[in-house]
Formats: sequence, structure tokens, C-alpha cells
Amino acid sequence: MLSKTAEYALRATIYIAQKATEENKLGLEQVAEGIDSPKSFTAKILQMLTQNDRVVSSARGPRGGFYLTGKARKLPVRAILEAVEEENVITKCVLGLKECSEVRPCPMHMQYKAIKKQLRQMFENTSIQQLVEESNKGAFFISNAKTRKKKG
Amino acid sequence: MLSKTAEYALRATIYIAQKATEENKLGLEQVAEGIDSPKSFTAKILQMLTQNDRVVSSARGPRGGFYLTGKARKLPVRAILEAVEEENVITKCVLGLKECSEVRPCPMHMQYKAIKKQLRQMFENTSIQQLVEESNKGAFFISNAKTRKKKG
DNA sequence: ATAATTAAGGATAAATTTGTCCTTAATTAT
DNA sequence: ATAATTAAGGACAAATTTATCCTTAATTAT
Repeated sequence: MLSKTAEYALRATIYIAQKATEENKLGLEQVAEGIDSPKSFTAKILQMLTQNDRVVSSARGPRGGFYLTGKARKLPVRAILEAVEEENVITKCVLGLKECSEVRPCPMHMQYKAIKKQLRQMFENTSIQQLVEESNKGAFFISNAKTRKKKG
Repeated sequence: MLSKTAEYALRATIYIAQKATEENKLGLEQVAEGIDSPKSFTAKILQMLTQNDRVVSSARGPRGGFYLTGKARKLPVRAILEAVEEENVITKCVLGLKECSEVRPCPMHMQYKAIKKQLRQMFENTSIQQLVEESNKGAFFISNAKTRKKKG
């Protein structure tokens, strides 16, 4: 469904929104550990997310790290997908046809149309903040279950 | 959403079901042209689809090629995904968590659940035959629009 | 039997995605 | 000012997906 890049982007953003404030930023290491993702790769993805102050904000130096502004928290989840150039899930033809529309539908078009609409709604009508609230409310998880490593 | 492999698999199977019979098989070349896919790669995918007489049937030699049996036509579209090992779209967590369920949901689980269900239903409750009928009924397309090439 | 045709299958290559490492730049605290 | 800390960014590496090519095996028609 989504690429690793998009998955990490979503997890990282939600995690940062959940744990960090501008006064108390989250470092790369904490993020990567928190969402169980490869550190350097996550750094790249966070770069995409911070580009043009899009979704995630960042600061270098001691006490630096990542956080989300109040404004960013109000963004739809779709903004995360846009930042990593993965909006196509919402628009693409299931069969991968370049052109697939009402006037030139693929054989699955009519059925898939409804699903695509719901996907779009999910990503557009849900804000990052809502996911954070959802997470705080109950027992939600953003990382893989810990499989305790033995000490060296 | 789906890999190229899965997209070609779906297109190829529908196309073969539409155009071929056991008496009048479709050759690899015709299939690849018909669905606008790379020939050799399509051959590999057709191999997966014919393995264990799963979805597509084939015969070598002159007048050989690919076709679908009546039984195969009744298979759910999901069978195609299974043949190319891509059923995970129906089951995987949107955020890519290894474990994501009612008892350990990711922050998007509740919302995505409904969509996943519909995806599953689409792939399970639609037979290959139905897609063929759909295709025959109206103006449906399985290939990309022809962009006429200039003669050499 | 022989030649022609077509899929099967193996080896390999190209492209893309995923991931790492190292240097630089910015910021903070001393 | 200096040292320490942290993200930014570039170059590179590994893994996976997508794609090609060539040989072999099976089948058909002559």
C-alpha cells in the first residue's frame, strides 16, 4: 500500500507531534528508536518533512531536534504524504493505467472508485492532531512490539 | 498501492480471460501488447500465474499460448494477488507495524479497518469472469491509450 | 524425423528503494 | 572563542523490484 518511506514519515510525524514541543524537542535518535526505524534513513525522511517548513520543524545544536508547531498539527495527514511525494495512492488506478477515469475506466474502476474516495477522505479529513489525540486516549501504538535483546 | 508485478498480473489475466479460449490461445507477445507491458517481464509473471495450474493455463508449441479454464474464470480476483504474493495489501497495517490489531492498534487502525475490509471484499467477491463481463459490457479499457508511434 | 513455434526457466542487468556513513553547518553552553 | 551537540546534506552501498536475454523443453505441423 504505502512505501517504507511513507510509513516512516507517518509514524515519525505522529510520534514527534505526540512527544515533542518547541521547548522540548525530540532528537533523531529518539525518533528512530521510538518508531523502530533505521536512524539514517529516518533522517532523510525527516529532511523531506522539514523542507520548506512543511510539516515538521527542526533546530540544530544542543537542545535541537524535531517538533511540530500548532499550525502543523492542524494539517491533514495527507500533508505528510505530499511531503514524501506519495499522494498517488489516493489518485492512481488500481491496475496501473496511466489514464483511468469515468470516461475511460479500467474494469475495476467503478468498484475501486469508492475505496479511493474513502482513502482520500481518511487522509484529508484527519488532522495530525486528531491522530495524536487518538493515540493519547487509549492504548495505541506507533512502534513495533519490543523483542528484548540479550545483553552483549 | 499495488506493485507493477501485481498490476501486470491483473491486467494480463483479465485480458487473457477476455480474448482467449482453450481452442484459441493468446501468445505472450499478444498479451504484452494488449496490456502494454514489457514482454519478458510479463512472461515471468505469467509463469507465476500458471504455476500449479493456479489461475492461468498454458501450452507450448505452435498454437500454444495462454488461456483460462471455465473453473479459473470463477476464481476471485484475489487468487491473482495470491499467485504473485501480493495479498498483503488486504491485511497489512497502513503504518507498516508488524503487529496491528484490535488489541494493539496503530493510531490509524480504526479508520483504515473499514477501508481494508472493502478492499478485501472487492478482491474476494469479484470473480475474474465478472471483470470480463464488465469489460465486454461497455467501454472499458485494460491497456494504456495508444500514442501512435511514427514509422521508422 | 525434422523444422518451426511457443512457453519455461536460468542468468544477468538496470532501475528504484531502502539504508549507511561521513563531513559540514548551525546552535548552545561554557 | 571553544567545545560540544545536533540537524543538513552529499556520496555511497545494499537490497529489492523491474526488466532483458538466451537456452531448453514441449508441442505441432510437415
